[in-house]
Amino acid sequence: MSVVSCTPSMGRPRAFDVDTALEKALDVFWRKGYDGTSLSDLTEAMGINKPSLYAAFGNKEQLFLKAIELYESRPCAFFLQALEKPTAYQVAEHMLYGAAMNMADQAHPQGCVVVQGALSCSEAAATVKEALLNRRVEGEQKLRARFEQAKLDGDLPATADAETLARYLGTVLQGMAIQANNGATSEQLRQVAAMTLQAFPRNN
Amino acid sequence: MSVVSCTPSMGRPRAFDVDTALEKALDVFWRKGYDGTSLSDLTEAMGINKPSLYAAFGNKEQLFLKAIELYESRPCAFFLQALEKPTAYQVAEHMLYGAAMNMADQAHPQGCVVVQGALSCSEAAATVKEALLNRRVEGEQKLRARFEQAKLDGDLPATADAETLARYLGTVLQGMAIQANNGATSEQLRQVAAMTLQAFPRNN
DNA sequence: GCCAATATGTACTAAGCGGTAAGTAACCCT
DNA sequence: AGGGTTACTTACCGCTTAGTACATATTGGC
Repeated sequence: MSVVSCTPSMGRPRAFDVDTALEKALDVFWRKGYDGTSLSDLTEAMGINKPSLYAAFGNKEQLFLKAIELYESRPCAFFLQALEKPTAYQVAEHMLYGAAMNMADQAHPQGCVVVQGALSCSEAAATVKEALLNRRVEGEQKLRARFEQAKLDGDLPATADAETLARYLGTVLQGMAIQANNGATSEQLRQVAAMTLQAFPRNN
Repeated sequence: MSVVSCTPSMGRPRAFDVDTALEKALDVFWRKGYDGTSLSDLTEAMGINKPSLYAAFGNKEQLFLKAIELYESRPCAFFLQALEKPTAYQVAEHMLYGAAMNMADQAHPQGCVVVQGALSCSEAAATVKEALLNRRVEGEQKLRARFEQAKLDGDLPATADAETLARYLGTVLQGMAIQANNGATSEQLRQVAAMTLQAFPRNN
């Protein structure tokens, strides 16, 4: 048997690069949101026709979810990187300054697609709205777990409330996404980051 | 002449209450956003037919803008009220706790329609997106002006940066809107408010 | 050279969109 | 009672939407 077919090198080869096309799709979803993006918007930006899009990505919803995966692995990679910093304060610092740099970066749309991709939306977008909501909540849970560890490590006071700290940080990060949409610059967001850190407890 | 016609008590009277219908429209726009709301959604929620909607409110875009005015004068009235508190710290306090109470209030959709009504959207929604963006920026400018006054009044240190304080507060308030969409409770948002105030300077 | 397999472009579908024309119903004023 | 004015209902408009059928083109393997 061994019908693995992992390398479907048979048949006519694809005329476009899947990853590049996905980047283009992410750009459109990021700027226009799920409801505001039409298939025409997508095929035009991706440089392919509808049947190619459906063959390669399933449908609009699955394409969106794949674009979000790409977003988290590339433009939003600073989030997971920050979690690995040695102390809770450094985690917060790295995450806030990373967000300040990234969300107002003119090299891509402003803000965060996980925040603004499907915040208020039609019933047709309920699935992707839920997916984004889950990502936001999971991000905060990762932060909370990291701060619990910091209390064990001793770089956060034992009296610190890890859950509230994580929610405070999540609130500011999500607020920064709106600020970037408002036209705030990276420097202005850095000032917000600095103020946010003033309320952040530290043992060292 | 005197063709003022301020009281159009002539002709068949309207069979619905304009203000009630506008409240219903606000509710739909708040939950679904501008792009995610169809005219069918609106007419169904408002209990009227399309021609009545167009006669009373112009079109979808003008209806949205009128709904936003209603939002600012009612559910979001705490914002302007907070600006009148005697000190900068009390302004921030009242605004943060007011937002915590309001944005997670189960009596209406969660969050803030000025934030989530048209954040990322289609080109058809460009006008309302711009209108909401302006409201957010103007709100922050009002905060900044209030804090400038507070420096003159002496209840903020002369070294305080009114612009950054306003942006920090705006960031947290807008972040709270996302948090409320994430399912955060008023009590959880109050904890965020308390942390936010820890970074807030005060002379008294 | 031919077959199986995959991708492509064109043309199509049914349904929904925002918005409106036209006829009818309900009111005030004279 | 009739005319003027306004609102309501029904049916429609042209256009766009997400998604697909089908014929054609391009590859590797035999």
